[in-house]
Amino acid sequence: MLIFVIKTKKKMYEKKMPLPLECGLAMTKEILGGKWKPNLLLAISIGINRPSQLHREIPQSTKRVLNLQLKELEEFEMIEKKIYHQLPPKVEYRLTERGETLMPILRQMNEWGDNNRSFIKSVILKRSKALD
Amino acid sequence: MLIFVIKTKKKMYEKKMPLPLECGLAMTKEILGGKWKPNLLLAISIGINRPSQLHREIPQSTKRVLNLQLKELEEFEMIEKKIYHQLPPKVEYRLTERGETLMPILRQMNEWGDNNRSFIKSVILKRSKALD
DNA sequence: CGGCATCCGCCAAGATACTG
DNA sequence: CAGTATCTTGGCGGATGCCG
Repeated sequence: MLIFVIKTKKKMYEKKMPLPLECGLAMTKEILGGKWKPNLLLAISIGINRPSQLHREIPQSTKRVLNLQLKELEEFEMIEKKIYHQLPPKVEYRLTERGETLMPILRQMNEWGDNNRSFIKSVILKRSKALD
Repeated sequence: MLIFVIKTKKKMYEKKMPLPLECGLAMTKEILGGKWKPNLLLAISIGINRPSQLHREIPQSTKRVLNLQLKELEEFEMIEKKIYHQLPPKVEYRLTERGETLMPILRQMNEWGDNNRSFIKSVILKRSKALD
């Protein structure tokens, strides 16, 4: 069995599963799964580390969603949140050491996407035309 | 602006967007976004290449969903489908060259997940307890 | 500025059953 | 064994507004 699905709701012993070979994938997807998490991590890594800045970089999303995803990244200790208690309030995020270990993956994903951008775009285009 | 969102529906010229720096990420997520796509690619790469085999490896999913995702991977030319016209029918998938270029990323994700498995599990556990 | 509460719509994915 | 047709669902993410 290849997969270990992270579902705390399901009892893992209902079906006896052979130890999952590729469990790691599921773990990583748990961290990077959110719609904006990779982007958030990348942005923070290059110093865009305040909520308003991040929202400006990702205006397609909303404060709410970004907050949710930042909170999860924080729970998993990929980022740290520093709160300055002042008026107006000020918050800064930064990558933890653990978060840093994700950067090679993100950079590689980014690079791969760049290298294949034109091809992928063409497929998407072809696809959307097929809808007519 | 960090993000290029792949939305063929929205007119990209409504808001004039500065050219996206990290566009690559969106591309890669377009390919690996499906729930089982990374697993499918990994499985195929190690020779688990027939639909029934794949379904056996990922019993949490269904034939239907696996088929959908395989079809998309095929559209993006990450995998090739070989159909043997016989009875009973037989189908085999294999990675294309382009698909091979994804493997380093998948392996890295897998490795990262393995290295962080215990920590991530503990966070998930803590979280689910917090629901009581 | 940063955060939270509410409401809502969509769509990917699950369940099931059927054909060749 | 492989693939398709329906129907259903849950939850993620989007929209909006208020508060300190």
